[in-house]
Amino acid sequence: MYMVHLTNKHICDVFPVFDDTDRLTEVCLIRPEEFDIKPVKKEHEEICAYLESYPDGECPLKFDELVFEGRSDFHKTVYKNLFNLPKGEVITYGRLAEVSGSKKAARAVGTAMGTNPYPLIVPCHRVVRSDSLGNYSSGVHKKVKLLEAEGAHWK
DNA sequence: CGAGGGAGATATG
DNA sequence: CATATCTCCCTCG
Repeated sequence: MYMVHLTNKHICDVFPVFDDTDRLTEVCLIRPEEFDIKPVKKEHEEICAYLESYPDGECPLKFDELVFEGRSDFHKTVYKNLFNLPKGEVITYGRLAEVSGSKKAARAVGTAMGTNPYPLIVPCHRVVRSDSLGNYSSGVHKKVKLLEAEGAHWK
């Protein structure tokens, strides 16, 4: 396991983590302690370029290429539905719960967002409270920056 | 299997 | 704005 240090000038530094088979396993918006930083490998150039220029460009990865081992079915469903939400749009926790098959599970959706391994790619910053912005584990400030960069308006 | 905790929602003052 | 109450799913033991 190793990570790469990228700089996204619109938002913040980004640290994608890759495993020994070169799969992207995680995207961190706060520098993790546990991995060594290595230079970008050839096969990761595309995804790294995307993360650096976010929100410009289009995600080179499909949902099926992401790793969600050990997650519950509900969480995976939530991540998949959110993955398809276009840039610039927002959705409430409650609505995301509803389209994921459990109308009243807004708080559980919050838990899923908090443990989302792929911020930016699975756009948890586009999930807002019904009455306000809501929280963000890497810091609400980054949630605001992301939404502004995308041109989203949430209230 | 049960208890307790949320990145929530809603109603009320 | 604050507080109170309801709700569901997940985690941990």
